[in-house]
Amino acid sequence: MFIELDFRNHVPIYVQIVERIKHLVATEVLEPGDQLPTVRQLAADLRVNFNTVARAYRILDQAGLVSTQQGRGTYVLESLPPGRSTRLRQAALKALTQHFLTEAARLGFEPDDVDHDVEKLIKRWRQEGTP
Amino acid sequence: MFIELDFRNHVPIYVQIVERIKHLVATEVLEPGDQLPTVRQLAADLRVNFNTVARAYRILDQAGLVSTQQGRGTYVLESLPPGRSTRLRQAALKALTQHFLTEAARLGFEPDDVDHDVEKLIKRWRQEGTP
DNA sequence: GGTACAATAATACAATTATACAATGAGATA
DNA sequence: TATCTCATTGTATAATTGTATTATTGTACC
Repeated sequence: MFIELDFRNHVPIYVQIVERIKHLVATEVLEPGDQLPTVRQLAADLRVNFNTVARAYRILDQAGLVSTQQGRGTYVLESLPPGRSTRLRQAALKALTQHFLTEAARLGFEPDDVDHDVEKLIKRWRQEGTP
Repeated sequence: MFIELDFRNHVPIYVQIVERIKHLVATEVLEPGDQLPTVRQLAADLRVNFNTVARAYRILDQAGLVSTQQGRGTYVLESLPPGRSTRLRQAALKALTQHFLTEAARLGFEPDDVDHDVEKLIKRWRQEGTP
C-alpha cells in the first residue's frame, strides 16, 4: 500500500494509519468496494504489529468508512465527496499543504527554502501545464 | 548495559545517563537502529526509578539522538541531519515539493490555487515559527 | 524554622505487541 | 449436495513499553 509512517513524531501509529486511509478514500485512490490489505499484510509492510493495524481498521469501521468482516477482510464503504463541494475541496488542499510544510519543517528546512523551491516548480507547472 | 552511576557526585542521575549514552553513541558502541534497554530494565540495573531513565530518554529523543516509541522501545537514530547546503538535502526538498504538487494536480487544483494556499501557510509559518 | 525549587519516586495511563481464539470460504472427498 | 479440513481473515485479552500526573525528598536561600 501507499502508506508511510513516521515513527519519530509521537503521533500514535494507529492514528497515522487512520488518517492516511481517510485521505486515500477522500481522494478516491480507494473507491467503494475496494478491499484494503489484510491487517497482517499491511502490518508487515509497515513493520508493525497487526493488532495496531486492526485497531485502525476498527476505528475506520466505527466511523463508517469501511466494513471489517472477520474471516473475509476489510472493504471501503463510501467515498466522501471531495469533488462535489468546493468547501471540502479547499479543506483538502489546505490539509495537503499543511502536511507538506510540516514534513519540510521536520527535515529542518526554513520557510525561505520551501518558498523558493515551491515558486520555482509552480512556475514550471504554469509553463508546461503539468507539474 | 554498560553504564555506571556515581551517586555521591551531585550531578543529577538523569544527566549522568544522558551523558553516558551520548558517549556510547559518539563512540559507536551504540549504532543506529540499536535498541536501548527499556526504561524499566535500565532502571533496575542502575537501582533507580524508571521515571528517571525515562527522563533521560526523553531528553535524548528531543536532542534527536534516539527515538522513543511508546509500546515499542527506544532506538538509536541515524546521525544528525547534514548542513543545509548539501546537495542531498536540496534534492530531498525538491522531491518533497514535486510530490506535493503532483498530488495537488491529481486532485484537480490549478497552480494559482496551490500558490495561494502555500503562500498563506508559509507566511503564517514565518510569523509563528512553526508550520 | 520556613519557603521555593529541582530531582526522584509512586501511581495510574496509553500505545504497541504477543498469543490464543473465532468466523469465513475454498477445496477435498464421500 | 453435504460436510470436513484447513489456511486466511479479523477479534479478544494480557503483557510490555513509554508517558503523564502527582507526591516525596533534598538542598539552597532567606
